[in-house]
Amino acid sequence: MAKKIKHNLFSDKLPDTTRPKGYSFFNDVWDVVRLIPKGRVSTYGAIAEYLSSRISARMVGWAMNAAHSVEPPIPAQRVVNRNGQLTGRIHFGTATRMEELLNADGVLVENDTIVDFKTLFWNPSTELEE
DNA sequence: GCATTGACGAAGG
DNA sequence: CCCTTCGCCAATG
Repeated sequence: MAKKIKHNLFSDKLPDTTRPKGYSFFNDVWDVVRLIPKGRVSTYGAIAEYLSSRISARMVGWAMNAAHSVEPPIPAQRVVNRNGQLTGRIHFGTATRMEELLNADGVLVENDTIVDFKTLFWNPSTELEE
């Protein structure tokens, strides 16, 4: 797998174990996203808060941007902004792709917003509590 | 190396 | 309640 990482992160599709130490936050984010149960959704901010140290919500967004090229796939459709809006749908190839994936999860979307978002919200800080 | 740009979010006005 | 500002920090020009 893999070629050595030349730059900091963004080594493309490298599996977790091949990344250099100290630059693991993409993988940390991905790990958390993989833990989001089907039918539930989380937010950039909540994930950043859960991984608190040195990660901001923006960086979670960056991690999602890079998530499309990794295996196994990341259920990035389950990450929305704090209002339950599908702000990342632009990055899913087609305009409706993210919504379709959510529908497949059993999650309804209306006007680019998760229906019943408050109930479906999955917060790693409380759900993954030791 | 400085300036701008975000799949963000909180705070202030 | 809407709009702006600011913190966040890697990536890009």
